[in-house]
Amino acid sequence: MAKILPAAPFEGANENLAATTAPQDVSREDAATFDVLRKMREDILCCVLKPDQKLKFGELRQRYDTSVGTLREALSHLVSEGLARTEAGRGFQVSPISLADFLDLSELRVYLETKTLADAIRHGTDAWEAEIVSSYFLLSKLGAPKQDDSLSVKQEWGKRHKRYHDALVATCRSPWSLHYRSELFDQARRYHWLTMIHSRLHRRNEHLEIRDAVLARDSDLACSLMEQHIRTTVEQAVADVPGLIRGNARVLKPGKRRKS
Amino acid sequence: MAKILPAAPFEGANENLAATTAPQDVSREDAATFDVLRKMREDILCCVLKPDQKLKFGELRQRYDTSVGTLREALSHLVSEGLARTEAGRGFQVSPISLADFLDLSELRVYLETKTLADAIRHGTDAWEAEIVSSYFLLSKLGAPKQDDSLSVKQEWGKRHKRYHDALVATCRSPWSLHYRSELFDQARRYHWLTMIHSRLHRRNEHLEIRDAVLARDSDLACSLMEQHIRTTVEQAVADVPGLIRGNARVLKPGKRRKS
DNA sequence: CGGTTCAATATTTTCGAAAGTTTCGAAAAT
DNA sequence: ATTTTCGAAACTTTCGAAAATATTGAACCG
Repeated sequence: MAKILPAAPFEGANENLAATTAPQDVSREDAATFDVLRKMREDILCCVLKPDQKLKFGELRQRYDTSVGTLREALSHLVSEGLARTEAGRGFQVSPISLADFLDLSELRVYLETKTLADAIRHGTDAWEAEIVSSYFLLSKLGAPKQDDSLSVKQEWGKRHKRYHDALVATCRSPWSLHYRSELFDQARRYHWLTMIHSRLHRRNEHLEIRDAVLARDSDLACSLMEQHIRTTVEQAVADVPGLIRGNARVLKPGKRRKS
Repeated sequence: MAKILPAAPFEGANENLAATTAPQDVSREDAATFDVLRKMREDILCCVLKPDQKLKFGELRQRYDTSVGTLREALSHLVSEGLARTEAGRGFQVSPISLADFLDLSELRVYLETKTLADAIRHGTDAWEAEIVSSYFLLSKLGAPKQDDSLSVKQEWGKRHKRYHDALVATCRSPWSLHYRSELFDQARRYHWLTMIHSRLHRRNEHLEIRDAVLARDSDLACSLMEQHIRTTVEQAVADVPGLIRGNARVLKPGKRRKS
């Protein structure tokens, strides 16, 4: 295969970072429309809206207290992100999950997380280190989520977990890599949620190990740990979540399946 | 850096490909809404709607003959794809372009194009080869676009160019890689458009070389050529498009700049 | 003359209702 | 017993108008 990723790929690659074109991530502190979008995204990531679930405007309108047009805009956004799908004239539904999908997206995550992490370490600042320390503290304070924790505790853990991982790569200079990394991280959250529900496995404190490697600016070790972190999560999910192996995660969706 | 991309990353990675979650690309053969989306995307890629241009509903409504709600849905989609931006209560605009952005996205393209191409070659079929031959034929028949070709000729070349590159990677088994590859390819099209306008440089027939390497199933050579193909285009754009070097492509946007 | 206020204008955002499809089930036909 | 047809109900899609917000420009002070 062609040699890729030389250390200094293009001359002048890091000049002129002001005007970046990469998509807006969490989006602006915008109007009501984006409240709805954020809430829906969160609900999908936490499987409150379950995989394959039909998203009817009637119900959504009640749940998010908004109009059809606004919902449609949010749903359109979610489709681009891969969290929802839509077809012809038959509305929207939450994207399905499957083992194949989890494996595929995890594979790409290994690349993007290590690439962005290495670059972030290369360009790390004091403020970056401070945010890592701070966000790790908040994450560790909560401890690993357990099966019988309340929904809101799990959601809070999800938030802190994301904040910590975002902090690690915050000084990466590649907006596009960061953007896709973030999207895939969110995708993976849906599967992590399953693991949180089912798992009783005890894992080493990987977040701590990564934090220390990163603060020591040991890029190789940090990336290696990050890779393990992702792969271990996959293996754990495969081992622990019975429905995933059959590929359709029936566990989450006892309701009727679409006739094919 | 951590070792990535082993040949067979996860056991069972290629089973169960039926239910994939990756976002819908060109989307369904849907209703009017997606006509508008497709048209707008094409107009942005071909710089008919110029970088930084304000997208006012009044004008768009006339141009695409549709309602505000429909436009809003399409625009929302474009924002996720990174082709448009939006802020608070002040509407939408076409995403800016810059040298830094082009370098960044090209870097990621090198990885994704080579990764998907290698996998596509690994899983190539007769139908795949046939489509490569066919789409290459259509591309070569048109010849390289010249500065004084009409808009529609250039657009047709853009379509065939994309079809050819899509054909190369069509049998890649990673939906997520394919999806992001496609998005980045589109992003690059905006810059290619500039090159098409300004360039008089003569290039080797890289598409032919790639085609033959791919059909010979020579993965290393094909990926290497693909990498050169991308890098050469970048260098050509940097050399030929005067506005890009200053980073804001003023060439394309003589209009007033936003006060900062 | 430079800066601020305020009203007029332009533009975006949100909504509910009309129009168009699909889905479902009962009745008729094979 | 199975398939087909038909019509009603449920749902999605599209639209234009009302409400909210931003921008412009002219008049007014320091």
